[in-house]
Amino acid sequence: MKKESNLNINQFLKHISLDCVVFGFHENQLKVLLLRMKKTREWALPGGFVQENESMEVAANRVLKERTGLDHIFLNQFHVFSDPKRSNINPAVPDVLEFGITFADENWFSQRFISVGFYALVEFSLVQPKPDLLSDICEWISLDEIGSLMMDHRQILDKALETLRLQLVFQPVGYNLLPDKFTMPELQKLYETILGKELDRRNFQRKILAYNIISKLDEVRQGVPHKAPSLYRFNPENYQKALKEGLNGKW
Amino acid sequence: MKKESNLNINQFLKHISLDCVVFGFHENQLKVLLLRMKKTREWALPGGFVQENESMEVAANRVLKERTGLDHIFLNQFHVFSDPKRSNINPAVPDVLEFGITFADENWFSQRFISVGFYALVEFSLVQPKPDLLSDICEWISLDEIGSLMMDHRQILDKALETLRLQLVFQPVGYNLLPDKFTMPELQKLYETILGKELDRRNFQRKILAYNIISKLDEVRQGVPHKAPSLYRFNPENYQKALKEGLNGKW
DNA sequence: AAGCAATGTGTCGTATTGACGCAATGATAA
DNA sequence: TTATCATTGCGTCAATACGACACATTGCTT
Repeated sequence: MKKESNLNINQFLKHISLDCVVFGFHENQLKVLLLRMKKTREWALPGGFVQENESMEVAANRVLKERTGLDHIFLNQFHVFSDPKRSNINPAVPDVLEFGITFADENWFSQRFISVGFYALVEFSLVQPKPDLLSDICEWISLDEIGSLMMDHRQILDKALETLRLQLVFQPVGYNLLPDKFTMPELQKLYETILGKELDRRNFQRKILAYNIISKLDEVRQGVPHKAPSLYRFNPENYQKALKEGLNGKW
Repeated sequence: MKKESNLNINQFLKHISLDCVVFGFHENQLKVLLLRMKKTREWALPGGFVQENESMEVAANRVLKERTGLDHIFLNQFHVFSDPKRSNINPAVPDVLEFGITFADENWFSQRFISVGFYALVEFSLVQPKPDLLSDICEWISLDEIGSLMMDHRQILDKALETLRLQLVFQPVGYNLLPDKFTMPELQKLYETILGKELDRRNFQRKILAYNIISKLDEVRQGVPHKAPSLYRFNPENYQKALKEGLNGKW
């Protein structure tokens, strides 16, 4: 029996990988879960490979469970990255093999990979970040503090954000990113952060309420300066309905 | 040197395939390019595999060039189909190997494939359908005449159509599906066919014209019963601009 | 107790949308 | 030749959605 830290690459399909852009929202900032590679010290997206009996979605869920401790994460595939040179951008990758990993095939990481990009929306506070075998740090990084990433991961991140922005136009967002109870300004800030532009406070409220996906509670947020804002909660049924049938407005 | 009909599978990446849903529009009907498999007589989407030095997009273009004779086809990837059982749905697939094809690895078709779905929009009249090594017929089939397809190709087709429908809401469609000159009723019929519902003739014209993506010509369509409709032409610059920046309306 | 920053609620003019009317055209049939 | 009629071209109107903005309210801060 192998050590748990061993990566038995024989069980994985060759040439195929997946990378996850995990979005969280905290302190009015959009954050992405990143790993720092042990050797090269470059930051990278959490990713992994596909086992013989897994679909891409199941594999992505497994990878995210390992990195965040969470199950049943909101997850969408958004693009396939298949530039034949994408695996060669960083020749240091194979070097990472040194770090306590036993490989049946030493060339595993030097093969060409076609990677399926997923984006995930998770509630920040629930995540317990765990590095993988090749990384020493796994943590949330604010979107505007992210510089260059390993290989083509920056492109993957940008494409994920672009996709999320488009989704926002005809699908509600927030149920997976905010805590159970939240205020209108918090929800608005989330939308503004994703869209990258400011929205009118009053028009935003009117539009969101018109969708009937959130319900106002008889509580206000305590311990905040100035007037206490009301708390809201997503209406699960209407939210799921809106996810399927789509909204109509533009932002 | 091998015969041209040979398929040298050594040059392809294992486990990875692509399938194309090629849409065309003819006689007011949306059509899809399908192949009929020699042995099983099932209909299937044109597809192929990825060479060592190709991106998925380049591979898809190569496959489509082989099936249609066309280059520079409008092409979008829309989903990855990775159910581990998807390759096993039709156990007859490997039998097709009998038909004059030499394989270095006889098990090529029995391996598991993860397939990237592409949809293509092409001008019907420009296509010269050519069967591939495993099929005897390659032809356009009207959308409403398509029954069950090989493996999960029906799901792939449905997903492509769903994607195309969503795209229609915020991107113009037609430049790749209609001939250079077309009439307003023809364009409307295309939209109605893709959306699967009827649109008001007058409101459609108003909305399409508001996008500034088509220009009215000083010609009318000849040889048609009743009043001769005006001809229009897409404005390439505005069309490309609308493709990138997106429209806003809903249908 | 006054100041003030943020929230809650409403208004107004414009643009968009869906539903529909009607005249003009031109091939078809009497 | 002339009447018919399906189809096209061009418009109206009411309902709604949207962006910009005003104003009162709340409750912490000083």
